[in-house]
Amino acid sequence: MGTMGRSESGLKKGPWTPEEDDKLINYIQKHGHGSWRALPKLAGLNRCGKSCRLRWTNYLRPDIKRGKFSQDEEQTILNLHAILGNKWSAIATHLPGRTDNEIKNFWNTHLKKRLIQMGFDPMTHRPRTDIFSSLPGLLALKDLIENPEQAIRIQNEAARLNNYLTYILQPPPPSLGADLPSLALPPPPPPQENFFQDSIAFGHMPDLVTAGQNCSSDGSWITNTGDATSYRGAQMWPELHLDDSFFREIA
DNA sequence: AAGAGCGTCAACCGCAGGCGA
DNA sequence: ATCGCCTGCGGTTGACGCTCT
Repeated sequence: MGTMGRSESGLKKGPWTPEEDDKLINYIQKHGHGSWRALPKLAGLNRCGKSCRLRWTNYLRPDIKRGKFSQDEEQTILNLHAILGNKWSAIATHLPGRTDNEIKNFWNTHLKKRLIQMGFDPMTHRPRTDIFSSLPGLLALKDLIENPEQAIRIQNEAARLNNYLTYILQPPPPSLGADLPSLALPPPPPPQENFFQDSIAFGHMPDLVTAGQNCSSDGSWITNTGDATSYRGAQMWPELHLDDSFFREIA
């Protein structure tokens, strides 16, 4: 940095000194922050307003909770990230005392890596389907290329399966039974045990919370925020209110 | 002992959106 | 309608400290 911590305008950049922190804290305690642009001059700081705002909101604010993230907090971040993606400020509103910057850093340096190590895609929160995990499929494809008869047989199976899926995914007709398509396939299998878990946002998610700590017996998680971020698997749906602020947020 | 490599996190940058003139 | 100002957000950078070789 050729400007030695000073911007073109001569304003200081880089780490804050304790003296600067004191000036900022004292000024805001007495006057509030008001206009961030005007603040540095009024507080006697040679910084831009943006730098002051950032220092205050991410570090000096009295309600900031510092220190390690608890397992509850980790789980909450993970679950909210599965719904909200990289909406750090939205996630931060559900973690009192934590800043978006802190959460973002924690995600990038800890949780993301952990998900990758566990074989999950950190963006989709689903098991990775990259080149390595799809290797068996690619090998099967190679087999098919080398065995055209097998390929035709599987193509036919795929076509029948496609018809079948199209049928079962249709909304149910007024009267069932009489007009079933003549498919040589068994009736649709009953939903599996985890059917509803898989159809909700985090049913597939790895649980980072130690067993028994915040998990209910069915393996679903419960946060202690008491709002819509809590859930108990499929049981949550009857209680879903679309006007809930959380769901408005993610809509 | 030293320096290369890596992890962490505070701080910066650029952009987008809200709002008032 | 549009322009400028202000704030907030998400991505990225860079300094620092720790670990490894």
